[in-house]
Amino acid sequence: MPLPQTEAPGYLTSQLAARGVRLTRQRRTILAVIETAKRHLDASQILRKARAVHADVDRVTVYRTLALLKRHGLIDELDLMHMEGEKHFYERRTQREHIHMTCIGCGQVIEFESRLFDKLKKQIATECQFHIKVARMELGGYCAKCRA
Amino acid sequence: MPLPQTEAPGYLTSQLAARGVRLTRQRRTILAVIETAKRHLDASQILRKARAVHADVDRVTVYRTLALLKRHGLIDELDLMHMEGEKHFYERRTQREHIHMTCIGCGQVIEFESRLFDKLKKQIATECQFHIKVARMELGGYCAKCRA
DNA sequence: TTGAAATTGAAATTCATTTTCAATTCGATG
DNA sequence: CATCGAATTGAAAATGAATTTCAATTTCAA
Repeated sequence: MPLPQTEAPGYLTSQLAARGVRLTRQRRTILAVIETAKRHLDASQILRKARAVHADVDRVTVYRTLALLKRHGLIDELDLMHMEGEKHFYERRTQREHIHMTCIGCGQVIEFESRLFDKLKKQIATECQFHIKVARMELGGYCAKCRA
Repeated sequence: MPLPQTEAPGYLTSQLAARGVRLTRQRRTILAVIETAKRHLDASQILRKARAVHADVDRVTVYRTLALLKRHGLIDELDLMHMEGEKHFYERRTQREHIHMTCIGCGQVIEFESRLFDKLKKQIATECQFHIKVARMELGGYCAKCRA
């Protein structure tokens, strides 16, 4: 009879391990939540989902783990045009940065990748001599379904 | 002997007047501060500057006036990558949207206009059928002086 | 002039996030 | 295996920005 298994390490977990970061049970739980999220989650949603797995995860630990991941460049923090309060949303950092569109009508978030976006960042880097660490492009407006 | 003059109405003031918005002394004061700002100001900076003119302007009125201007699309709200807390910064909405770069080293904010940026927004509007109301592109990184 | 609607300020409240600090856990070393 | 110091944790308190509440005041149109 197999013992309850620790979650198989995903990308975030192995990245942190590789950097010599201590992997506590709480951190593993939070990382798993972020790994498997299908939408952009805010801190309290991450807390709720983490607690469903291990009830003893604290809100502070969620915030601290998010800060850790940000520091290591493994997640991106989004504002999504502050559609509902000032909270932040999080997503795994992907190979290619993308644009987030939030619909004022239905609240859905659409993601979009564009060569033009990459090109624009290159232009800025060159023309402004600016060494980009994070690029965030967020739009507010109406999606196809909600437009008047 | 001329009476102390009410500030000459600027763009924001006349825009609001044209829309039938009541122009109180407090609002005029706050608008004048935003009109004449040389940098991006946050709410408490706007309050401080407004109070230097009329001591009886309240913090709440600043927030309410900012919300009013946002609602009328006359100002833009910026996060500037949350370099110092979660406060927002404000600027008059200009004819042409531009990009904001915040230097992680010295904190300076650089503005940049780009045809590529305009083109990218058009691409999004067309390809995603998304009717853009606000576009915000903010970058964090190192300016020419601060880069390693 | 009058009365309804808009605006205001002051205090209290909300909400997300951060700090503090004592207790616990981890993991390298003896 | 024991131990010691550093890292991590949780619970409570604190912070900081922004918002709500509500009574008093101002404004404007009739």
